Amino acid sequence: MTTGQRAPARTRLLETADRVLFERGIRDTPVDDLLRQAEVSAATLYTHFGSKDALVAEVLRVRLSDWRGVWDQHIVAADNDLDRLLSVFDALASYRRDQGHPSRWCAFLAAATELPEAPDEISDVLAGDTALLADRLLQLSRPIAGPHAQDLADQVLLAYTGALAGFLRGSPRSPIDVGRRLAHAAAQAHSRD
Amino acid sequence: MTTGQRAPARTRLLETADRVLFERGIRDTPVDDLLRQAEVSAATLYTHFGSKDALVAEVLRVRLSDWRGVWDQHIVAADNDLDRLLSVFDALASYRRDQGHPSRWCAFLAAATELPEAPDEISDVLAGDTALLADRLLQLSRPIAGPHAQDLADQVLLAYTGALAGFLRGSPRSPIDVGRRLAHAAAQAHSRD
DNA sequence: GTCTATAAGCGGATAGAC
DNA sequence: GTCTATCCGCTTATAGAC
Repeated sequence: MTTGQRAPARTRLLETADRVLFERGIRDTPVDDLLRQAEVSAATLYTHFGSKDALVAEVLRVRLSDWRGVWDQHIVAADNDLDRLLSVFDALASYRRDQGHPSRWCAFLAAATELPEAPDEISDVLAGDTALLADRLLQLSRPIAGPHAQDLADQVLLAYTGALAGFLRGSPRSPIDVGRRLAHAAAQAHSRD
Repeated sequence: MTTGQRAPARTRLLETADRVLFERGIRDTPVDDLLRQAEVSAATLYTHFGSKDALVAEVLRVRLSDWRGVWDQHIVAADNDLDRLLSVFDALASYRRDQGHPSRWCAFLAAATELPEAPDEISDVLAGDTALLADRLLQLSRPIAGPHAQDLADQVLLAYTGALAGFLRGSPRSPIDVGRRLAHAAAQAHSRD
């Protein structure tokens, strides 16, 4: 379905930014490099977004939206309570596989570390991701852990966050698998209550 | 035992850097701010260390050494196999309590994120931390999980890393407690084999 | 001899003007 | 779409104080 038509400048810029920013590092990627790779002029960037920070924020919002969609699908596809809870790990594996350019670890957490004094527009996305995770994991924990659902949800969130940070650390070898097993052990412990 | 004597410039610089770099962010802290806060001249920094990167590297090496010492003490103090394995969490809580200025999350992982193209001198410290964790956790897992020690060690490392990243995410509320319980559940699952 | 104060060079990055 | 003003951060040079 390649039409030969070139995507509009705004789209090219967003896609380039998403591909480069989280591989090379947000701060380490000069705007000029993005412009050159996207074949877009500086004026275009500042008309459409206003600043590098605003571009970063928009890229992050798109990521969050995509991620939510992928997770949605995996929740629907799961056919029992345990698999629904653990589907966050399958969704993560799927999300990383689908984008040809896996980021070094997590775009939201990386932004929080690299841009500690960034405008709220940016930190809000991490907050949104965290809220999404916390809310859903709590719901999905109820059928398994009942009154201890919050406890289980906290543990699964931590295992998920650990899997992401495991990529940054470079250990263990397959962070998503290990995180999933860890969350599984936590769920088992809670279903024996 | 305060003598009124001022610590030497090199020491003041190291202490200031350790306090500020991981609170405000490594890249977001200009050298000038460190100099002003440490009441040290620029010439002193560059004669003692040679560059900002080299100063960062030295601060990280000191941190790794301190952290190893704290963990040592907690391993010795533990009086059974399970507590020895989980002592990494108690050591982390203790380490963070002892430094008056808890960093936002983990200095080594933050450096890896903020300085992706940093000299080996810097990335080596994260590698050293990871090797320390992986080696020790494997040893401490053997008495509990026997042939599955590597599996358990991977999971505890991931829970530990997740606790650190949990501070960055701001959730769950008490990452170290949650991480410890998670590792506990993993150990229990392995001791039932 | 160690440290301070000051200033300036220099590359690089953002942002906006033309 | 190009080009450039402006700023900022790291580093070094100079000269002097304790």
